[in-house]
Amino acid sequence: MAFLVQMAPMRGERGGSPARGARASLPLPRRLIRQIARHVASSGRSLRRLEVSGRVIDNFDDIEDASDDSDMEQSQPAVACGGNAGNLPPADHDDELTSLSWLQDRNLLRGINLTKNGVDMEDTKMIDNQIIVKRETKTPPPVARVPSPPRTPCKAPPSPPVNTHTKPPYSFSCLIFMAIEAAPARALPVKEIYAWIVRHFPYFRHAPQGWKNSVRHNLSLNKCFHKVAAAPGLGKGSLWTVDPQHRASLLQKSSPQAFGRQPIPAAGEVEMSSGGEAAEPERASPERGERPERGERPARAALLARRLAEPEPGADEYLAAATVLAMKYGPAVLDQLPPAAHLVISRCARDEHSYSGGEERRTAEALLNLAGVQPAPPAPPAPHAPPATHAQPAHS
DNA sequence: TAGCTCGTAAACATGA
DNA sequence: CTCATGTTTACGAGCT
Ligand SMILES: [Mg+2]
Repeated sequence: MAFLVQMAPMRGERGGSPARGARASLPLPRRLIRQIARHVASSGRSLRRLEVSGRVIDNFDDIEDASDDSDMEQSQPAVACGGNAGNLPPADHDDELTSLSWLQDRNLLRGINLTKNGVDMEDTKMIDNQIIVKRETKTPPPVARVPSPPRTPCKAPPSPPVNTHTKPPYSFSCLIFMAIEAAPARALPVKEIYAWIVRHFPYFRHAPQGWKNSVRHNLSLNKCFHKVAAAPGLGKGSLWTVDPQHRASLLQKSSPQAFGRQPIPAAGEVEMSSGGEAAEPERASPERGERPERGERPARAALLARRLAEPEPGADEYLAAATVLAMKYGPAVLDQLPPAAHLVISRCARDEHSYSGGEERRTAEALLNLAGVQPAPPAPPAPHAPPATHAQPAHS
């Protein structure tokens, strides 16, 4: 079934210039994103595809290289979704049989990467099991994206329809982190970290050699990453994990505190169901009952908050799409979405995978990580009661 | 200016 | 020997 949620025509939001600076910035309240993620996770459905204006943004079903060699990416006029022929790959194929462990992740964000095809059919094409985010063809600001050869970090998570193959706005630390966190075992050999990165950020497929060196360099140098048991079967490599002690800081790095404001005043507390909190050390968490001023909460945030608060039929899906977008382009996009945006989501009703409990939670965390938000919210849904999360020093 | 984070390059060391 | 995996140093660019 497909739900259709139509955004209120609210216009003129725009709200300042969100992220424009360096790496991923987080213009949306983390709390909000967190809730979104949790919400999505609680509904634990498998997303298949995300489209914006008919343009495939994500294929969670792994499409791998849908042929891209002569990629003429340097022609991306910033946003203007060209009228390129939609070449969505069969997508029915099965991934490389290399049996990467993370393949088991089918349930969560498959491929956080966008395929470069400028399809632009004006209507909501809803294929089975997919998420479609339809949006008005917004007027692409003349962001003149210089085709400059030197790869620049793809500043500020741009609005949805952006070309792939640009250097992601995430640091290697983040990329590695995401890769590891997205893995079922929360551990990966360096090779698979490479694979994850390439898959999710095609830019690296043809990126000048050296990035792998950077990855390894980062792994060993960064205290956040630890080497553990050696991976059997695979050469001599070891499995890399994220040090739970540094997890928070790592996450923080990918998401500047920015707002500290409350999620959203509207619709009273958002009491998401699932309360599976993770006992994250959560030390010295300055944020708590605090509420710094800074009321420049984006309009979109309010809307999302409402959706969270008023769970309606398509809420979950809507949020799922929003989260995916946030993950991919940075929370800023949520505020950049054009006024009258439709989010049509159709999901796969056959989610009876019935994984053991952890599954959904993993999904939630993966979402959070990818969105650059710290999981294990210290503040439970409780209306006013303080977190009181009896932290478990020694994680699980 | 000083300090810190990042990205790169590169020299080495090991083990397959 | 070659390749993959790790460790380390060194440097320059940016940002605070
Ligand atoms: Mg390390």
